This record gives sequence, structure tokens and C-alpha cells, in this order.
Amino acid sequence: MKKLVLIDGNSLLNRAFYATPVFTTSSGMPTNAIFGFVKLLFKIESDVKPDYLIVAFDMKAPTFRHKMYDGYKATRKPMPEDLAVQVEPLKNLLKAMNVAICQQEGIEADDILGTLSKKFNVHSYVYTGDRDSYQLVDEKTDVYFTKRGVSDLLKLSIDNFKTQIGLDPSQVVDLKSLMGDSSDNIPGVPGIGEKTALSLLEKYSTLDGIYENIEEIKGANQTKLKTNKELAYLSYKLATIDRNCNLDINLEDCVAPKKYGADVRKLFTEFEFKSFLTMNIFDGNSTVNETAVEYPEKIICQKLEQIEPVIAKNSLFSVVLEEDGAEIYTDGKQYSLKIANSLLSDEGINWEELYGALRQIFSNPENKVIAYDCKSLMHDLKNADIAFECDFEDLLIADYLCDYETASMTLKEVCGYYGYNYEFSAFAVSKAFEKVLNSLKTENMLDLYENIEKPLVKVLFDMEIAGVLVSSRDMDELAKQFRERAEDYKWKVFKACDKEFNINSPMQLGDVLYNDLKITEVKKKKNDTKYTTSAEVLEKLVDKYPVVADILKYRFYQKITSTYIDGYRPLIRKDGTIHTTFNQTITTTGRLSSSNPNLQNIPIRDEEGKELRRIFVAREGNVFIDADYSQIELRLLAHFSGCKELIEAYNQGKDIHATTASQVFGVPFEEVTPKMRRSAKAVNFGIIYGISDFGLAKNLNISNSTAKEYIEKYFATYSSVKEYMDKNVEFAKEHGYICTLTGRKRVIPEIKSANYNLRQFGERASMNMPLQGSSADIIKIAMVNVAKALKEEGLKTKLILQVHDELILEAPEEEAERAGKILKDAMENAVSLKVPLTVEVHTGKNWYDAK
DNA sequence: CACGTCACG
DNA sequence: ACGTACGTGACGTGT
Repeated sequence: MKKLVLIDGNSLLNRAFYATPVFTTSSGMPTNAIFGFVKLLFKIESDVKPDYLIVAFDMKAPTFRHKMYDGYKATRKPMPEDLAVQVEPLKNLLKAMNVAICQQEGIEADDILGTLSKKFNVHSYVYTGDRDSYQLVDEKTDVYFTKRGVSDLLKLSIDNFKTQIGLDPSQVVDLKSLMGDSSDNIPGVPGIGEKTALSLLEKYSTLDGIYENIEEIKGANQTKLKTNKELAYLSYKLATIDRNCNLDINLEDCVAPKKYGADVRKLFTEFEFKSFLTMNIFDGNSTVNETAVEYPEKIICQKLEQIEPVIAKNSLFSVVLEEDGAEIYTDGKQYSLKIANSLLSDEGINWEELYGALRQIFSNPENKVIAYDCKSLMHDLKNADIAFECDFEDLLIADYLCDYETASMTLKEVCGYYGYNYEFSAFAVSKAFEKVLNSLKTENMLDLYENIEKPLVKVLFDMEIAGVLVSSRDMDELAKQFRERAEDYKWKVFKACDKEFNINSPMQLGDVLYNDLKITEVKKKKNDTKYTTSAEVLEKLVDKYPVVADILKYRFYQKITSTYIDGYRPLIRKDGTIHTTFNQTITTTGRLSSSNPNLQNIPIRDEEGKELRRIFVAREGNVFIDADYSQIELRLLAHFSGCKELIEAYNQGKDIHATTASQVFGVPFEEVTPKMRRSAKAVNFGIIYGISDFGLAKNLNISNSTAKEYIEKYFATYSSVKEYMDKNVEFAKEHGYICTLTGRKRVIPEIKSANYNLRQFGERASMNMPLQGSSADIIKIAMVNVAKALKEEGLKTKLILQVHDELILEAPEEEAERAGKILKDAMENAVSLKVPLTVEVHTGKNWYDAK
């Protein structure tokens, strides 16, 4: 059977517009949607190889079906200006390409598609971004729906429809008549959503079926359906695509073009579609216009497995992971490589030829790769069993450092930010990287990038691959205990409150505590109707109201089970290991973060919670070596401020909190009480956070005025600390940013805010960033050095975790002693300060014992 | 998807 | 008079 491709022009142009980064010709005309559309067209031509092809457009005037439905507000947004100006040029281009176009007053594009797919004796492929068209699927019509972007397609045919969508194609209309579709102005039955609609159709198949059995349907749904019967049937009409429109089109008018002429080449040149010009799509009469083709990019081949003979040694590759396909270009200096992620993850398909080629690129230390997010690229390649051993540059990491003013950007955004479009070729990545590299130089962060962040990428990758072994036996045992206790406390609370409710809901809990039990000690916040049920507040009530203690206990066990036990289960692999992701480009201070799961917030402060650390165990024959910096941020404070008293205390190895206590409270060192020491410790922490009397008062549960006295006393004693803090605030006010030890920057726009609270926040952040950020710098240096030393010494010991001021190694028992020394040495000597950096090391078979 | 809560440094 | 300690991530509820 012959093949007819039917394209929903408006819908796909719209998709192309949003999926393609905004770019213009050098004269300023936006062309991204046209580019995306044509790219899709080429893809369709090479994938389907259609005999016939036609693009359907809506006319601008309001259409028939929507006119019937004037009473409802149109929810469709107007077309953005940048897109609107691309519509006519696209149509002209299509005409030049001899692509058939169909548009007719009063007929919607999907009615055209519906009619044409029925009319001819051909197999139709409908390309659209509109779910309405699902209903067109039948024996001779496939619908290809663009999920994300333009080339990620959901391919629906009569064979897979039910499994993909869960309905028959005809039921799509029934579904819409019930749930409506706001983007298409279809009302549906108010109050009936997708879930209800699906379960109704599951039972009664069609809208008619539902109304035939309306008495069977229970409760509110029956009422809703009865009162809105007319609306439902109107919706049915609106959602139904008309497959019998009067269209004057012959199949022979729609022959799919094979080659294009000089006029198309001219238009591509006008649009500055460089990569299309080099494609083998033009007919013989259309010779290359030398002035137009000054572009370096040449397709070497579109099949990666053929590249092996052509790539040179010591090559530079710009790499982009794409939705589909595999391409490689060169400009004679470097290669542009695009590969589909799916090619690396599809199991059971033999891509060995391709992988061989990729191995030749990535596993060769003489090559260099430029990519965005190399760590995830390493993971993707690892899935295909390709080792990442080449040199690399990482656009994501470099951009994180130098575009510190901008919130995290995607690859598309970063390239766009520097004026490139990576859809043309992966060269955009290397071009953007060059720009970022330049600003790293002018911003004095090249060293930070090259010697800390970049090598850290590989270190983190190795840590993520190593993972941590979880003892499921210990975990199950703990789970059982904690779940039981949560249950016990839950019922204890219910009995005390004389009612069952959801303790997990702060709303319901607040209601019970403050309305039923009439607890009056806690006041609502001003301008707020809500009570807080935070542990901080509840703890003050435990003496008077015993039930509150049980609520806190319940919360505790519930938290442990839901977050740290049930939360882990789906993340534990077959071999019993769990693998976190270390995010290198999330925080404003330069710290790492950890997710899926977060292994940087495992309980430790609470003794019972700490038990959880026993489930993290070293593998057979191994031990954990846990090393943490002692008060690294306070030591940095001593270093940066040059405070003589603090420096001396650290050099003499004195207890710093006791020292502070003795000086702030004016008593001899020997007479410092535990309580005084505790207060001084809180003051020291407060200083690091950019202290405020209120914050300190809350933390120590003392009055604001007492807290204020402590702070004044502290600054009177350590005046250089005060000067140092003031200096940082001043610097931030003047420059708008503040730096760490290595020159890492953070912008603090709040510091210039007219809003007092924001400005205060900006000041505290300016005081905290150099301490928290430099601490992050230092442990990163240590990580790079430890990893390097372990490798050089040929040890099997691996770095597995980082928790901000703490590093954990997993070492074969016989290596443990040596590895421990290497670790301590690397951490203590990561940088040289005016005070020693001391590190405490512990060893154990599980994380609990190693702390 | 925002919020409250709570786990960590 | 106002509303406040720095930096994260995950879970559950409720809109």
C-alpha cells in the first residue's frame, strides 16, 4: 500500500517554535520554528519515505466548530509575535519545496487530516501535536504524536493503541466529552476529571452507554452527569473530527518531493540554514553557490558506525546527546558529534559496531571532548560499556562557575545565552564553551575550574558508580521496629484526643490541638489563620500536655520510615547497593548536594535515628574510613579575620567553644561551665551564619536582650572578627558579589534591596558565603587529591561519600591503615591556612561504627 | 505545585 | 514597626 503523510501544520509549527531555541537570521528575522519544522519534515521523509505528503493549516478566521461554542471563554493563548511572523515564510518555503498545502476557510486542520486519511486507498501517517487526533487511528491510519520537542514521537497504530492509551480510538471522543479539554474549548461535564471519566468508560464503553445505565452510577457523579447531559453531548460533537469534509484534492497533487531546486537552496540561504545546505537533498540543476556556502560543517556520514576510518588521532569532539539519530560533522579542526541517548540505553539491541566507534572516541586519552554535563554523559556511556578516558571540558560546570548571576541553565539556554543554537550542530557547545572559558579567565576562576571543579567531575562519577551497600536484613529489622512504634504512638494519640485523624496533616493536627484540646499557649501568626505544629513549638508544650510528646514520637518514627526506609527501597539495586547523585551545580555557595537518595542528611543527632547508619555497611572484606574536619568554618573565620585570639587558640589546640565562653562570660578558662560552653558554641555558630539577636535567642531559648548582650560581648572580645564581617558586607554592597578562598563568586542582589528584610538577608549571606563556600572549596580539593593519591598508590580503596565536611572511603581491610593516612593527609593539607586544619578519622564495618 | 515539616552540614 | 540565623533534599497534605 502506498504511504500518505499528513501533517498538522499549525500544531507542529507551534511545537517546533517552542522546542527550538529562539534564533534569528543576521538581519533579525526569527527562523527557529521554520527550522524546527523543516528538520522534522526531513526526518519524516527519511523515516517513512512517503509516496504522498500534505501539510494542513487552519485558516486564521474562527472556525466552524468553535463558533458553535461561542458561549465559553476561549482559553487558547494568542500566537506569539515571533511565531506569527514565521507562518507565511514557512508556507512559501513549502511551496518552493513542492510540498502540497491544504487550507480551507471554515475547515479545521484536524478535519482535513481526518478527511484525507479516510478518502484515499493508502496508508496514512498523521503527524500532530494534538491529542484530539488520536481518534483517527484505524486499520489504515497511524497517528504520530509529538510528545516533547518535535522529534520525540509517540507512534500510535491500531495494534498498539489500547496498550498505549488504555482506550479504543473511538473512545477518545467519549473521554473528551466527559473530561473536556480546556485548550480546545471543550467544556466536558463539570466536576468530572480524567480519572472518573476513565473509570466510567471502562465500565460502559461509550457516552451513550453511560447514559443508558445512568441509574447504576452512584452519588455525586450521577447528579453531575444528569444535570449536564446536554453539555456532554455538545462536547461530544465538538470533540469529533469530521472525516467527511468536502475537499477538492487529488492524491496526485500531493506527491512527496524527493529533491529540491535552486529556489529552495536560495531560501535556505536567506534563512541562514547552514546545515541544510550541506545535505544531499538538492537536484542536479541546483549547483552550489560558492558565496553562500562558506560553512565549515560537512557531514562525514550520518551513520556513526562508519566514522572509524575517518577520524584522526588527537581529535577534539563537541558532543551533544540528542533525542534521536547519530551524526558527525567536521570543520577540519574538530568534530561535532550528536548521539541519541536511546542508542546508549536500549538493551537487547546490538549496537556493537556503533559502540566500537564511540569507544574509539571516548576511551582514548589522546582525544578531548567538550560537552554539557560530562558526568551524566559518563553514565550514559557506561551503560553502553564504554569507558570515559578521554580529556574533557564541561560546559555545565564552567557555566555554573562564571554565570553565577544566572540561575542554572539548560544546554539550550546556555548556548542561546551566548548566541548559538546547538540544533545546528554540536559545535555550538564548543563555541559557547570558548566564551565561558574567556569569562572564567577574566573572572579569575580558571584555576578553580581546571584544578578543582573539572577533576572533581570524574571523582564524583566514580563515587556514584561505587555506591554504598545497604544491609537489607538490618533495614527490614529496623523498619519493623519503627513501623510498630509509629503505629503504637498513633493510637495513643488517637485515644488521648478521643478521635481518629491524620496526624501527618498539619492542618488536621492543628485543628485537634488548638480547637479540640483547646491549647491556648500557642498563638496564630498575625495576618494568618494557621497554627504551627512544628516540633520547635510543640516541645514547649510537652510538660503540660503529655499527648504532644506522643505526637512528636509518632512524627519521628514516621519520618524515619517514610524517608529513610520506604524511600530507599525503590532505589536499592539488585546487588543491594544504593547510588546517590552528587549535584555539582546546584548550590549558591559551592557545596555539593546529594539526591535520589540524599545521603547527606542521614540521622545522627538523635541516638535512635543514628541507628539507621548501621544499615550502610562496607562490602565483604572492606571497612569504612570516615574522616571529618573539625570546625572547618570557624577555623576559616580565624584565618580570614586574622583574629589573634582565635588563631592562637587553634594553634594551641584549645577547646574553641570553651575559650569563647571564658572570654565572652569573663571567667577563667577552668571555670567555664557546660552551660556557658553550650551558649558560646551557639554564638560561634551564629557568627558563621551572620548572627542576629533574634536568631540566637531562638536557638538558645533566651530573651532577645540577653542574646544581644552575648553578641556585643563577643564582638568586643573579637573585634577583628567584627571588622572582617563588616568588610565582607561592604565588599558585597560595593561589588554586588562576594568570593571564597579560591575566587568562587556568589551574587547577592538582596544587599542593595530597598526592603529591610531582604537587605538584612543579603548581609548575612555575605558574611556566611566566604566561610561556607571556602569550606566547600577545601573539601573539594581534598577529594581530588585523595582520589589521585589512592590511584597513584595503586590501592583498591574508593572514595564513596562526601557530607560537606566529611569524607568516607571504603577500603579493603588490609589497605585501611594506609588509606586512612592518605585521607587524613590529603584533607589536612588541602590548603595552608594560618591555623591547622585538623581531621578526625574513624574506621568501622558500618557507617554507625565509623563515626 | 506550594507549603509545612524535618533530616543533615 | 517589622520579621529575622547559612546551605541543602524528601515526604505528605491539600489546593
